[in-house]
Amino acid sequence: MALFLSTYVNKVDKKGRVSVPARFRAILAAKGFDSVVLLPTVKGDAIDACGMDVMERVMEKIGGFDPFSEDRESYADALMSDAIELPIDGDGRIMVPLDMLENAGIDGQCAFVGRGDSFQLWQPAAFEVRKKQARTRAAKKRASSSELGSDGEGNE
Amino acid sequence: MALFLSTYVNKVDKKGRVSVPARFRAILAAKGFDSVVLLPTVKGDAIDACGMDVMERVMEKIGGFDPFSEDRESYADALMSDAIELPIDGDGRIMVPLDMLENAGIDGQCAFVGRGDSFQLWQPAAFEVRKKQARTRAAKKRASSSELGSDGEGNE
DNA sequence: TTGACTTCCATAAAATCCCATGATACTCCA
DNA sequence: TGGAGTATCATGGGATTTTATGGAAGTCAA
Repeated sequence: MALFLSTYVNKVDKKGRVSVPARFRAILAAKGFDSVVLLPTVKGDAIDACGMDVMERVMEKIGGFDPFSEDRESYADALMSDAIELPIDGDGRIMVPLDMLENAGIDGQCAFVGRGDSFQLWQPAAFEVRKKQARTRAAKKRASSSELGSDGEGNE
Repeated sequence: MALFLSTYVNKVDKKGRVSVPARFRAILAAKGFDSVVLLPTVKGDAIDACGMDVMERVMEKIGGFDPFSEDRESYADALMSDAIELPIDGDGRIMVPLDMLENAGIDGQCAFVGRGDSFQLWQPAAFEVRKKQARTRAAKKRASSSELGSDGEGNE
């Protein structure tokens, strides 16, 4: 399965349109989608994005029991009610609702950040900050578990 | 499965294109890939390279998690957002982004260094230096461990 | 008819494809 | 065994296509 990798920064124009990176579009298209699902991150500092398949998977896993029960996972409800499905237009762009952009502090520039099976939209500077923190944490972990390639190469 | 072995030095042309050594290409092709995944090394002095299978393995490990949860492994996020998948063109070349090359100090010449199930891209001179250091360290280690016995790991 | 949204078109930059070349290795047959 | 012919490879340069992005025209509902 193709993965959403890398980070692309695209422009948000006056009308609120943003080009979805061609790579990401291709992955979505390969899954048969011509739309993106967006929803605010839990923390609210960015926007999660994925294809409809991910939403379906989440639904099955955490919320799919009895659709009318009172005990239904409220988390799932929150996800589903906050999420929006945006069509990708003929030029590969989406129109992100203004309030969603504002919540994430996105304005002018928008970073599309790959996360494997999904991706996120960030205000570029905010993402840099976040990345630095994540990297520090990751470096420690990677040093010990060494995911890439070789065994404990102790790759300084 | 075939391993990435040996070191090849190829030219980076004006357009930023580099030929992936034919041997390495053949290995990737045997795994069914027509692309390479690149990501900066932890230290940042080189570029790690592998097939998509390695990334998928990482993804599988965290695949069970809710994609929108905060507990998701942050190191995986760092990998996914920094990694890029480069298609190998009809002539066996890839186009490495300029900033990645600069980070690794690569310019003009690029060394492809086999590491078994992955490989790395280095600025040739920098790789020589590193190789020398690695050897020195290894020698020291051997010396000290023969003096002190097997537990005297020491530090390097 | 106004405003919001969608489709369509235009363009510049960038990525990709295509072909040519020189160099090296490899084959095969006299 | 030697040497001409043949593949493979790395590399250069152009031609073509894709992408991101801007703007205009068309659509629909209030």
